[in-house]
Amino acid sequence: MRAYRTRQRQVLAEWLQRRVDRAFSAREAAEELTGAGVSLSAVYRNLAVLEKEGQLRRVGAGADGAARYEFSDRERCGAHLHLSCGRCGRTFHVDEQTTGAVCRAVAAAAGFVVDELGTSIQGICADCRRRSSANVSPHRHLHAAKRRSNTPKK
Amino acid sequence: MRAYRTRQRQVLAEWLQRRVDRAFSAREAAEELTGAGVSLSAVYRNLAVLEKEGQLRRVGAGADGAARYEFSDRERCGAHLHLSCGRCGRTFHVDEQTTGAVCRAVAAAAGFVVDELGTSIQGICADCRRRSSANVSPHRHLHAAKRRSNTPKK
DNA sequence: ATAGAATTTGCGAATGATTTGCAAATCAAG
DNA sequence: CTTGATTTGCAAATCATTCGCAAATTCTAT
Repeated sequence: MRAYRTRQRQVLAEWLQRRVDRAFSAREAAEELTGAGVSLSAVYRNLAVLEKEGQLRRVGAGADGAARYEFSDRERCGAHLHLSCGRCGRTFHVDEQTTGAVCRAVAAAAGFVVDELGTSIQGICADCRRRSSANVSPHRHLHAAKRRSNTPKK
Repeated sequence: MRAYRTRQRQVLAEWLQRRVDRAFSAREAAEELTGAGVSLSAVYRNLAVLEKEGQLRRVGAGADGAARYEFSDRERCGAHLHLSCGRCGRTFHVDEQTTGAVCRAVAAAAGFVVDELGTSIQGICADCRRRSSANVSPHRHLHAAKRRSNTPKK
């Protein structure tokens, strides 16, 4: 089954390039693309195609239950881990050196081979952390070595 | 709203103890517990309760779209990362020292604070890797096999 | 123990996300 | 332009998960 180069597939692929830094849900993509004549089904079906082609990866569903996808080019993202900020939703790329260190550490401790393309580390990015410690939260401040940054409620 | 100690909650909690090493879906839990008089709704509702209590964590949905949960006691699992083997499905715990090293490396490289409770690193465990490299035969040998229920399709 | 209040359970219906069936529209080639 | 392969749109069908509500269970204070 050869893949045809259809208009809607093209549109989605291009949109993906403009969305490189932020994970998204099928619905989100569809909403932004219906104007360009891409139906919801087309979005779902093409997300699957692009995923199989390795142009994007499906990262576990968010709190709302909808699956989320994010840009991921095999050539560009094959050799490093991704970080996903639970606050702003942006995706960050860990440089290869650090990625290697992380994988090596885990391998040494548990003989476990990390699947870089399948893993997405959750947490809070530098910007969001700065932002939140700057204003919000009249209660706890920085200080403790242990914090409880649980899953963001939405 | 205080929590009542109900039979079905108790059953689920105990079952969780016997399931410490393997992630599961709501449906899976329900299937194994309907015999013990626990309805699907009860499973869902109690999974939510136990999650809030910190006895288990919800790890991103699997390929089938269903959310997966895994044992996670705050006292026991609050300070380290979990590894999830994509082959056998087991969950492994990274010792605190290594966990610290990993988090520190990521923090140093990107200023990103890892959410240990919300992250699950994917990969292949030592056992599975050994097993697969030991006999790479594309065909199956004798019919020596375990018969653990592992057929979700219906 | 017992009544009354607070919670939880079971069920089936309601939601929402994703998939699928199918005829019509597109696409790659000849 | 014609043909066969693929894809699209839509609506209907599937799932996972949540909700509503009356009945059942659990807790607390008699």
